[in-house]
Amino acid sequence: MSKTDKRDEVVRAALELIAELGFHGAPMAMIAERAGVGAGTIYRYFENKDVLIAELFREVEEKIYADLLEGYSTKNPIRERFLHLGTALLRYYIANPLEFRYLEQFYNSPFGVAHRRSKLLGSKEGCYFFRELFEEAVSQQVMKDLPLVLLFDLAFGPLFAAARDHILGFVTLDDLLIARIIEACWDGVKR
Amino acid sequence: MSKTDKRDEVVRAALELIAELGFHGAPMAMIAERAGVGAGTIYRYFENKDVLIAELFREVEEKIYADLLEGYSTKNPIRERFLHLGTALLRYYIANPLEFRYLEQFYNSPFGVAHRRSKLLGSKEGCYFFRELFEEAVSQQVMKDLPLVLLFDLAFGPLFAAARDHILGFVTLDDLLIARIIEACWDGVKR
DNA sequence: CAAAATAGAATGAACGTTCATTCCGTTTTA
DNA sequence: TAAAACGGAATGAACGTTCATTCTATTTTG
Repeated sequence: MSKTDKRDEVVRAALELIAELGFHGAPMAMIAERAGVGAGTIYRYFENKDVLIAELFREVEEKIYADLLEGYSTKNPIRERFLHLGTALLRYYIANPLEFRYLEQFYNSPFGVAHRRSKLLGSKEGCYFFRELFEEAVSQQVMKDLPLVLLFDLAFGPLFAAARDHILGFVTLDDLLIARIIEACWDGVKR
Repeated sequence: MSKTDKRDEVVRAALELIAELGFHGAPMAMIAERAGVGAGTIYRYFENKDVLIAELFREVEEKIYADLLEGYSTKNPIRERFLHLGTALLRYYIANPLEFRYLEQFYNSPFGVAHRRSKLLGSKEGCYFFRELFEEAVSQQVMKDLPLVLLFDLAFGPLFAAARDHILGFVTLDDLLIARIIEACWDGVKR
């Protein structure tokens, strides 16, 4: 097994176990076992558990952004762009439930709060295209004139909730329902 | 200090600490100290930590339902009832940030998932008035014809997200913004 | 003064992390 | 080229800490 293989195995195992059991339900020993690796080996690749958690988040976020931007063009009308991003995001979560559950764990932890804070208050690129789209929409009076944060809440709050309900089996989302949910999110933010 | 006083102190301390630090960040010894009580004393009132957590949830939920139903009448028009419940709920969260943060901790844990499952699949009264309102709204074609779960997501997803952002200091919600958020939630679910 | 309640020390399980040791592919030596 | 030496990757037992829970001596109550 090559060097990066082991690292990847650790990341995969951590994603699976933390998504299922939470940060505190997934001890390093368990992650090591699932990865087919000695407990100490993890520390060759990650300084400690916090670093592993943060790095895993970074990788997931990156994957998602790449997926969202496929076929996305700032030349399209605002509503169309919104529907594209929303649909792609919801579809991604449904197709990758482990990653969704991991993100939920992350956001609902001190890591996640700190991450959002640094994202709002300062630099951090990443989801620049969301900000870009929403700011343009507000300035063109296509979206409600509300603080950006609240527009995000209106747009993504339902999306997250619906993804969770699908993944937990409380509802089954097909293409039609997905489209209708994203339309409804649009109804919430549009002027 | 009377018997029930101690119990109440334990509940209060647990609410504060778990809201701030999470279930795992609030050890029983810390809760005992904050309550001004011996560690062992907690076990006179609660069989174990899980029971304390569940009981605390029950009490918070009960308080909220009581608050929401104040001035609520099923005789009012559907939209008005929706705005009443939504506004009252968001106001409650803002006025009681510790309880809100506690609920977040609870919902994002195995407890919360199990709780929702048993609520959807079976008996459990409690928020019957939400279900009642939404079912009536759908049957009268005032709300979108979507599964009840998704309507809840559309209505409360943004509400939760906005409450969180306010409490974390990412935005400051005044009466006007609260009204506009609830209106926007209505835009999301209305036909 | 008997019984219930309380406090906090004691307990044992579980955790993240460390580290002395082993393993193994590569390089050096003769 | 065969054998020896080397170095870094990998290991997992062991450590110190933290936690929920239990135990027990003491205090409070009626």
